[in-house]
Order: sequence, then C-alpha cells, then structure tokens
Amino acid sequence: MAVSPTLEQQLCFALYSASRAMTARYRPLLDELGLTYPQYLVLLALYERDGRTVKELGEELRLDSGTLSPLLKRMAAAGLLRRTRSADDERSVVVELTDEGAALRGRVAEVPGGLFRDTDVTVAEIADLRARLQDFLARI
Amino acid sequence: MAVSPTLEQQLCFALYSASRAMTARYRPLLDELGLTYPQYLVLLALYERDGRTVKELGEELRLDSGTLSPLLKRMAAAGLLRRTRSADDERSVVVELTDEGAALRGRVAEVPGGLFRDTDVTVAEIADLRARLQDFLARI
DNA sequence: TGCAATTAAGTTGTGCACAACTCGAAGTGG
DNA sequence: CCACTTCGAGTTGTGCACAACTTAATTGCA
Repeated sequence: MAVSPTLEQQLCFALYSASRAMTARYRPLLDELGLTYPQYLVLLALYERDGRTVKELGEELRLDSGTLSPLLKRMAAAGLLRRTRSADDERSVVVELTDEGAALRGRVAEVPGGLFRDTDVTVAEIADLRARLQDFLARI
Repeated sequence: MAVSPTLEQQLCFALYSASRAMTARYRPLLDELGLTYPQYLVLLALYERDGRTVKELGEELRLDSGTLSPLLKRMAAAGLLRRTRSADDERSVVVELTDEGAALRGRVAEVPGGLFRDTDVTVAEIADLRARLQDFLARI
C-alpha cells in the first residue's frame, strides 16, 4: 500500500506554486499596462505573428475557445485588438492588433527585464530551468 | 530598447503551461475521487497534520482565505472535513478530517503512482526538477 | 484600563480554466 | 446533391485565484 505523499515531495505542487509565484511577480508590472497575465501572453503571441485565428492562438497558448473567446472580447473592448470573421472560412475568426495594441509593444518588451533584478537568480539558471520544463512538458 | 520576448523564451510561460499540463494529467484520476486539484492538496496537507487552522493551511498551500474559505466549505459540504471555531482564539477556524475524509487516504495515496507510467520520465528526473523549482521559488 | 491597531476568516467582484454544450460553416461519402 | 460528420467559435456553469473589503476577536500600548 502506498504511503501518503507529502506536499513537499510533489513535483505537481512545486510547479503549481512556482507558476503562481511567477505570475504574482509579473502582476504589478502588468497592472501598469492594464493587462492580465494571459492577456500579456496573447500580445506576445501576436507580436510574434499578427493576424492569427483563435484556433492558432489557442494551439500556441494551449487554451481552448472557452477561455480565449471572452478573454479576446475583453481585449477588443479595451481597444488592443480586432476580431473579424475570416473571408475564406466563415468558421474562423482572425485576431489582429490595433494601432493601440501595437503601440504597447515597447512597454510590454520591458516587462521581463526587471523581474529578477534584486535576486541572485542568473540568466543562465532561468534558461536552464525553462529548457528542462519544456523537455519535461514535451514528454508527458 | 528591449526586443520583444517570444513565448518560447519565457520561463514564466513554461511554468504556466507545465503546471496546467500536470493538473490536466491528475484530473481524470481526481475526478474518480470527486476531488479538484486544490482540494486534493488540502487533503494531502491534512494527512500530514490534521486539525490545522485555515491560516496554517493557507501558509502551506500559499492560498489566502478568499480562495480557501469557499473551497473548504465545499469540502465540508462533501463530508470530507469539519470546520470549527477555535476555543482559545475565536478568530480562528480549525479544519479536521471526518472519518469519510480520512478513509480516502489510501485512494489519494495511489494517485501520483500511475501518472508517468507510460512515459519515459524517470523518478530521478522528477525529483531533480522539483528540487530546482523549490530552490528557484525560495530565491524569488 | 481603554481604545486604536492588528489579525483571522469570510464576502464580493473580476478574470481565468475547463467541461459540456450550441450553432453555423465546411468537408465527405454515397 | 444531400445527409452526415467534422470543425471553429462562442455560451453556460463550476471552481479556483486574488484584490478589496467587512466583521468580529485579540493584542498592544499610552
């Protein structure tokens, strides 16, 4: 019979609390831009490639339409992006940055910079941890 | 001027998506027990030490009363635990397992076992990643 | 001792996540 | 050509997270 696992031993809890701690670090910076963390991710995705469909965004961010539809609606209401039905496939909705959304690019790019300034966390450590997580994610 | 970071490069996004992927793996197993992931964490915490206050649970799980109060209420409604005002400090609420909650211990302990059975992820790799995350978390 | 400050839990409101579902559009085989 | 299936987006309902606030109990100090 299995012994009760402790919270301490659980990778899942470590991921869960580290993820929340990270987004908590981002929050004050994103508040200044009027963004939530998932909204920030949507902007990053659109800065990489603008004019993608909801489905394509969902694949990159691993979010379904139940999450993305209302989120994109809020961002459209905030004037950051535009949603238009695709002409060649009326099922799809194309998401494009507005001028206002594009104008945020510089300020958004500044966000990750100051996150670890007052810690002893190194760039190499961050890159290594990220690589390990991506490798792990790809294998489960 | 900072270049726009890509999603790919972001540790935060790696944490965020890995965390969601892990809880998605737990979900079908927890569904069988009628538990959500945070509820499962509360049970683990109580199996470690029963009869703790809401505040103490919140410190271990890093959750505030705004999250825990309704969550514990649902678990109490499900018959898994009991909430009672502390006698020596009427501000505190002590959370204790019911017989039904304690009886789940065996089945809860079985949950992490099968998670990586059909992958090539090793126990050592899991332990190493967890240790790195905990170290990282402690330093930010 | 009295009372202002602090503390613990709970409430309210917003925004994700995600399951389950609806709806209309697009592919598909007979 | 048409029923049938699949597909993309959106809606509904539940349960976290978390900020901001309320309430009641306790603490601390002038």
